[in-house]
Amino acid sequence: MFYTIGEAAKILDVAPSALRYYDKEGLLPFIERSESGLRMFKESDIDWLKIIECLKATGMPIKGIRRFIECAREGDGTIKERLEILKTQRENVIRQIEEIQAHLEMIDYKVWYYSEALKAGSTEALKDYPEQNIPEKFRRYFRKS
Amino acid sequence: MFYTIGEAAKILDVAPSALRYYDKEGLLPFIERSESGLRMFKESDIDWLKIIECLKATGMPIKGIRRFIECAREGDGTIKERLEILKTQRENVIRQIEEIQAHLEMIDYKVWYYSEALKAGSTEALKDYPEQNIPEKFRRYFRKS
DNA sequence: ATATAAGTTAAACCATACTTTAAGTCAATA
DNA sequence: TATTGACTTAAAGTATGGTTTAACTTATAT
Repeated sequence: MFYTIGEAAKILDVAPSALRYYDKEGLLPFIERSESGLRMFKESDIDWLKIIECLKATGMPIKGIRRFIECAREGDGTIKERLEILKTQRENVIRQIEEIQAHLEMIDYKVWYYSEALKAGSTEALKDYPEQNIPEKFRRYFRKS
Repeated sequence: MFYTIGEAAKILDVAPSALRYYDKEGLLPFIERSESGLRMFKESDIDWLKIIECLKATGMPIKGIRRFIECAREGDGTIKERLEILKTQRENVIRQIEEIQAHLEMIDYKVWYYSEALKAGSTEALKDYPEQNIPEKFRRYFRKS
């Protein structure tokens, strides 16, 4: 029925200290305590923590996540705000994917570059490459001299 | 021919203090100085900084970037190591994209969830949804009660 | 009953990546 | 030539997201 903080931490693959930190920052207002003060994590608390993980991993700061949690506690009057928060985060994530894919292209170019350099035994050789020898998708990264 | 630190910072859209920090951390050993000690950024230095930006934005720590730069300075004997670094980073980036796409799916589910809740005027209504009313791709996130 | 493993808090500490400050030098323009 | 804006450094400060420590309590197994 309930998990201890150590069990919850293991399920979520985080340190117990991280869960205590989230609690202190107001991210876990829903966690019940035993009579002696121990945190008792329900299945639904684990679900909440997965959402927290998701928002955190996609770059939302702790304070932003707290606002979202607070809204959820306030009830149906905040549905619109919660939707707005998530839609905004969705846009952020889409932008992140675009950016990281652009960075991947540059890394792909560099992998190609050093693969060629390894074959040639030096990076000097690449400077004499005629434009035709450079895969088209990499030409935008290639600057002579 | 040369850019000042302020000009370079504007081109790269970073703060001059960030460039000074990178220099202090050993990321910019190639930057020349004027007789009076001012940094002079060449076009090729801007290219290096774009690579630094790329590695940094894809999660490589400053120390990792420094190692890569050091290798480049050491010359052709480090081509293999540089290639390894970039291949490893490429794998990291691919994993990052996969993870963020998984997170996007969860956010998409939440956007759907609160869109439905907004229509219904409450989140309670969703708890009575029959499985058929939940888009298939979201069912894995939907837990009753 | 008692040892030990795991829980509690507040407060201090850490890592990363910068930014800001202070005190001073340099460069460009009126 | 004087002033203003941009540069220099070292050192301190900031923000974020935790972890660690110390002192203590609780839970579990023998």
